[in-house]
Amino acid sequence: MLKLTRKVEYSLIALRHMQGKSINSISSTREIANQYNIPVEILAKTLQHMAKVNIIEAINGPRGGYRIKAKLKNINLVDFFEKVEGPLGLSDCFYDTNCMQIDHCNIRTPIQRINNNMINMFRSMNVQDITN
Amino acid sequence: MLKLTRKVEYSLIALRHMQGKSINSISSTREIANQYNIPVEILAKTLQHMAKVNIIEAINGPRGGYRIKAKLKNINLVDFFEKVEGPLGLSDCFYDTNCMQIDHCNIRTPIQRINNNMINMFRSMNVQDITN
DNA sequence: AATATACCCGACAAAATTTATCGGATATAA
DNA sequence: TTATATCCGATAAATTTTGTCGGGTATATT
Repeated sequence: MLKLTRKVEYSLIALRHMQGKSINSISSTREIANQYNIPVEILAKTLQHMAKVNIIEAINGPRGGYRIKAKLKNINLVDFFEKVEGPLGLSDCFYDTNCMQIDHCNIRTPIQRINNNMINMFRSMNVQDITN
Repeated sequence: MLKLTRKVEYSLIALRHMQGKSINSISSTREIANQYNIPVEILAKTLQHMAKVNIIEAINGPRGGYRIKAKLKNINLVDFFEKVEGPLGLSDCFYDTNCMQIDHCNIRTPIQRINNNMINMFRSMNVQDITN
């Protein structure tokens, strides 16, 4: 409960790795996977996805890899989590409407308050806070 | 990612249900399950567990059921989540030490900061805030 | 005392989600 | 031309969450 997924963790690890190198320098999937003990194929997927949503950019061919593309300071953690993992919410009922309980539920509103607090907290941090 | 479990949701629903009735009045598993469309057996487990950790108390026999035992105002959400679901943390590495990455990980400290923010936020709310 | 109702609880099973693997494709530097 | 690297859909394994089953104990009521 209330855990980050590996996808998010791997994404942050990779970003922090790239952040630590000189600007424009390129990191390959294999290089990152080896250094942090991450299964290559999974990290590959993860990085491809981050490239697709324009957080990093891919350079093809030998000596290729990835480098940071976005301004990490401008991506708050809610944006980031949603780009990487999809919609965010303590319960599905905040973004998906078919819950059997919805008509009877007596805690939807109170949980929404907790949810708002959580969202606000994550919005107050940006990716660079993490990767720096 | 970052979801509450049904066990937590069912617990809160049940507490709010009991909270809405006159003090010392008793609610049976069946009564609550029917009213909120929750599978009886699951709710039974959930309530038994809450009884075990002294949040509610069980009354056996016919006309039995449960009633609130603890001062809900004195249970903050971190305590509550941990009583109901076990240890809380964005990553297992904050309470369980065998992570393959641990020696290589470059984001443990930054994630711990997020984790602390989350914990503080949950600690600032109590169960009664939810069930009232 | 018998009965019916309600809690107790471990073991198991199904479903959903997360994590990981595979196979074959495209792009490009050397 | 070749080797290295990204790209990507399909699928499989593992884990976690959710739900089921069967047999038990306690007690109010008759």
